Amino acid sequence: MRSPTDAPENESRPSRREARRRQTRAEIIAAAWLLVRERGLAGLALRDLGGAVGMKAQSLYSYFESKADIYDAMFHEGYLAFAATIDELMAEIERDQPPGAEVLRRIAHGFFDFCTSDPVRYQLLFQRTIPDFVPSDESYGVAVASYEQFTEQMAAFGLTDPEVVDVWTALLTGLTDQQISNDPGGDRWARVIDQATDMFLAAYAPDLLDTTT
Amino acid sequence: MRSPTDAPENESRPSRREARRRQTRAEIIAAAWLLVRERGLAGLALRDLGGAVGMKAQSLYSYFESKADIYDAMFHEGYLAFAATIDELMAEIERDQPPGAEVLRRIAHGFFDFCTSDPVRYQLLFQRTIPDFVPSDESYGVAVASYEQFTEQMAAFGLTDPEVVDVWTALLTGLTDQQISNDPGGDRWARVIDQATDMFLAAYAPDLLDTTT
DNA sequence: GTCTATAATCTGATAGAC
DNA sequence: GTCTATCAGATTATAGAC
Repeated sequence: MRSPTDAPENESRPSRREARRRQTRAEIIAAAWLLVRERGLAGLALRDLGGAVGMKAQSLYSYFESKADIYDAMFHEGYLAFAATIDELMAEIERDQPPGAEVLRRIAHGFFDFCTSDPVRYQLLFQRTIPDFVPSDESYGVAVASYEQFTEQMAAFGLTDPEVVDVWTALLTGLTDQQISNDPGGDRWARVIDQATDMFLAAYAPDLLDTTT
Repeated sequence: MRSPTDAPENESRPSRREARRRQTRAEIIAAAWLLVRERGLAGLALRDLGGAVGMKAQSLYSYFESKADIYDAMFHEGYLAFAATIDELMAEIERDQPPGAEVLRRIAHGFFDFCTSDPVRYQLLFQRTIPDFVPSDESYGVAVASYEQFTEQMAAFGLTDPEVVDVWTALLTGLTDQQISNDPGGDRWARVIDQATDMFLAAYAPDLLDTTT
């Protein structure tokens, strides 16, 4: 099964074959994102995807078990990107201790921009609209970890009540959703993020709100 | 073309043939809703739909020009139901003059319940997730009229600033969206509607908020 | 208005040669 | 790992008999 030049799987440095395989997988996923942005999430066809990376559709099965497996890889990658975005925003919080209203506003913009910059990704990650797709345990784990990171963010502002966190997530996804659905490419709800954040702060953390402005 | 028993088309009373045709169309649409709730919005197959009403798929073309035409009829019917819901809530406002916080809370619950009671309908009406479907001018008109009715509702509370209305719609759709996506069938975000409404009122119409509770 | 027949096309997936 | 060949099925839609 394993050629002499291959390193054992549990070693940190992957074999050259493994490395190339990974790269090809990444290429395929990248091409899938492009296609999906053009023809919609459900419109992904393996024929087109194969063509986009210069191989026949059947050859994709050397890299992925099924079409659902491809969606899962996209889901996984999407949540890694989401986690990275949260990390960046987390760094902003730590830079500004104790965190004030301006940081929460930037967090709101960060989430909003992440979502609206790629509506199809938003659809895959946050909505349950693609039929019969259930993320694998591993991918789901990344998703759960992201959410926990998110609640940690809120805790940094002293907001630990789960119901308050739910109001905050509802507010953020609502702004995002309206932007994507009713003003795609525009900024109608982007313009309203700051005052929505202040509305939230006024109700749940009024002491963080600078009353001078 | 027209049998002697048929009334002219422009008369208010439709001919018996027209009446039956309409009824069959309504039956087809009703069956389509059932199917779509089971297999997803994009999973609607004309074969199944024909079977569900006891005819071959091809015969559906006597009632609808295309599959998109069927989606359009569903979209139309969905917005009529939405308009009816708004009307009911509007009646509540008029019953309680001047309208107070409790009425706005009931409006929020009304919208929330309308959406979450039928997630597929919500997807068709309020999200742009079904590929290549563009509502006809007539159906779109019903949708626009509903939105105008909605803004009138807000005006009854003295809330006329378009940006404030946008914050309100974001809040409502956010609660709805989170409920559908992250706790389908549950009540996690339903439980938080009242405090979210009060948060909104405190920021934009504090005088409506009863401070006793 | 409903049917049969069929067109024309797309789909994901497998077997096996090389 | 990539290919050819092919399966087995789905899809919407049209033509024409009755």
